[in-house]
Amino acid sequence: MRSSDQARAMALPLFAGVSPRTTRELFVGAFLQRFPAGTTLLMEGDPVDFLYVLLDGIVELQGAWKHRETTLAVLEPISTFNLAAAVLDAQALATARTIERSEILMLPGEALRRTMKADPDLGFAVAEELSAVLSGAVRATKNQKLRGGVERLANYLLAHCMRQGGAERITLRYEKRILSSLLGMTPETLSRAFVALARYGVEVKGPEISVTRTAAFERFARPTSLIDNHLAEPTRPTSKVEREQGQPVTSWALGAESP
Amino acid sequence: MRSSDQARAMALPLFAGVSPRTTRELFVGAFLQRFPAGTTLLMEGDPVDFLYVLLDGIVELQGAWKHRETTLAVLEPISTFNLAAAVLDAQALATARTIERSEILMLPGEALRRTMKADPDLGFAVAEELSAVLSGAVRATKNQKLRGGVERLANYLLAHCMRQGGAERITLRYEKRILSSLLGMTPETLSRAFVALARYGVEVKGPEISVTRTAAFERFARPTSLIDNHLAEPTRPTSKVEREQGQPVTSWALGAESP
DNA sequence: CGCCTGGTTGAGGTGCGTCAACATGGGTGG
DNA sequence: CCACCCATGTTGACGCACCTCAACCAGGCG
Repeated sequence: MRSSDQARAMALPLFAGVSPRTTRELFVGAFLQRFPAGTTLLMEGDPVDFLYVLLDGIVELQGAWKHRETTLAVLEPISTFNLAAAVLDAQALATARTIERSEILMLPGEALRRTMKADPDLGFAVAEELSAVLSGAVRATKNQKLRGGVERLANYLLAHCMRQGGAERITLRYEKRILSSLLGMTPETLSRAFVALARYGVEVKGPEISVTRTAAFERFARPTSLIDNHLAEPTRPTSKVEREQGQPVTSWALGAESP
Repeated sequence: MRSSDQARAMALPLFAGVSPRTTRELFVGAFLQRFPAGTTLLMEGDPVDFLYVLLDGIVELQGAWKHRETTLAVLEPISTFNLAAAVLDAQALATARTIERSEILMLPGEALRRTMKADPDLGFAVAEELSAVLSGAVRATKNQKLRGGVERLANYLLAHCMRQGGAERITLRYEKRILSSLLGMTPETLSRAFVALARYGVEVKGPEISVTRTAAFERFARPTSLIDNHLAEPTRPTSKVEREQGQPVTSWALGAESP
């Protein structure tokens, strides 16, 4: 892998607090690759022993059972995936597929585990990342079990308004059929959920959605920091010099409001 | 905390590969406590900075939103919980409540984080534990989104047959109303799900359930290692001396077939 | 232009929740 | 010891949310 790529990778939140020495060690055997849209990177159940880092593009994580399939997350840069499997050297939890042309860094699991055991800072960083992803997964389960379809859509829209800087206008970066699967419904039901939100001022024109955040809409959606990540307060700054960079671990690799 | 308790705690899978020195350090400020049934240990959103270890009894993890509430997991010994929050020093993900009289070890989060940064073995062990819990959470999401209510119940029964040594007779250790919430349905629907499984030879008498694992039943439930933990192959033994004890990290703190 | 994919709209069915009535059993107090 | 009570579990009737199937529409591309 080229040194310019390596420098870029070392800037990842995951490796922010890790020494250059460890990072170099970690990148032995790593490689950066570009994939076209629609490429299946790994299938659930595969024993792929790599940690993946999405640097550019969009990746969908999905699971399947008995001819049914569902989207577990839609990842945008910068996100990691397959981290848990890499730590345990176990089978992949989900199928990963590029939605558009993507640039992906692949780190050998063996190197990751070996390096974690040598450098406690890396072990801690991985634990932080895993905790964040786990938090997202638990939020996703709550989202799915506690809210109805229209409520899930409403909170998805609010989350993405926040992500795009509190804007009232957002643009879907992927197809609605994928969004419907992420939200746990069929495309038809998603379509009807949008019309149900029209009375709150949600207007849809193709992938362009305008959301006027009325009081009634907020009251209906009722986002909460216990489910919706965008409301979670940053981990309170301990007086310790724990997170030197102050830079949060991003990549909420799983979760309803994933990207 | 008494030294006998400490010895017991040091035998936990989480601390199996960790040096006695580190373990002692970790247990400074730790304490062991008994709680009666029905005690709320922590509420979701609370900034409780402790790692909990359930040594005896049963604990329910639940989440709530807008007057609705759902059971996220039912923990049996030995399980950890609130680990992600302790690592991140963040708010708790779920409310924890004892279902029966329980014995619980509480470790200060500050000590955990400090010790993780000193001993890479502990950091790695925590990462393994988090990976296992994350795996459970992803399985739970798949279970919820891909299967119908009766299918979830069927696979729950199969999982617990395995847990109780492949028996054809299992005993529910907690109320059916909690089980129904864990499976994402109402008590009424659970009741009807049981009668729906009668045609496959499932008989229910109070908390006693007999499951004759007919081919038709297996074909209906169709358990898979990608969702149901009891089928997951143990992580293949790497030639490295990675998991010295060969002892698996247990405590699948979250997940559909949790205990 | 015609095809194909993705999205929308409509009609009808089903799974599951809601509400209500009833049964059962453990616990308490007379 | 029995009467009573309350919580849990079951059963039935009904309604709503969501899925299924089908027709239709719009845009992209050969």
